[in-house]
Amino acid sequence: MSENIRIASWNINSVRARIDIVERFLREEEPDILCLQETKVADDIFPEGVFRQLGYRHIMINGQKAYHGVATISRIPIHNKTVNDWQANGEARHVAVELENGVQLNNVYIPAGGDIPDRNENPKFGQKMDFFERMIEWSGGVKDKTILTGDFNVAPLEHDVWSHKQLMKVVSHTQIEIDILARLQETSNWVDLAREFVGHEEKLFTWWSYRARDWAASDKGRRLDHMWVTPDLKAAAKSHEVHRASRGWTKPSDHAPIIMDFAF
DNA sequence: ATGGCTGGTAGAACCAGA
Repeated sequence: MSENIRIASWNINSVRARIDIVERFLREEEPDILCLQETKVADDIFPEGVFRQLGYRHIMINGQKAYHGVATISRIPIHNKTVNDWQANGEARHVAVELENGVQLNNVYIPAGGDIPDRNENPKFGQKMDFFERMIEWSGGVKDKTILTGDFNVAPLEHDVWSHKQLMKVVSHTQIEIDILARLQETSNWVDLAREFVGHEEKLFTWWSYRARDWAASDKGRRLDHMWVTPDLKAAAKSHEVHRASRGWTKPSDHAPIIMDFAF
């Protein structure tokens, strides 16, 4: 007997400003678990009531005032919340929970890294690299039954960006970031689930800038949001979707949710 | 046309996102 579990991940760019479309997404797509990034709210004023009313009574948050912040919201039981400070500066960028089937679910918001892809000129880029180094150390100890999802802020493949040529020197698609993400992926043979369902030659994006006059028409996106699993879970992933429609809703996030259906 | 916008916080000719 298998257990069907739908897990979604969404950089929401303020959970309070976006509460109406979060609610719409939960009603329409009915994920069992929603991993949010950039909640931008301190834990004591997180809008838990909205989620509880919708049946999502299991809420594990790691937030802070104004910036960053992650939350894992579930309508099935989750346990054993843990938090890693891969930024080593107290910023709220990770929360992990355990499902009742033993699967470990890691929700992460990797730093954007600023504009210049050079740690000497831009300390934020160095912080992003250091964040990856600490994740690689952690990943080396990951055995199996583990999911790693969230906003990775790296679009590694040529067709993860609208123009590989024009973005090669733009933070999120530089070779140094692609290389360090590959090192992370190799440490536990992580499987990039979206690309198990969508061929590498097909464009696939999860983020579109707010500044485009018509984001859908210009379609200058990047695939910054990911869901990776340890190899033992690869066969449990049954279908995948980038929920592009919600990028077009009123007052959208600049990221679209990613949705994965598992049969464990 | 990769910044043209957006949110949070302060009360900005701000900061940050990516």
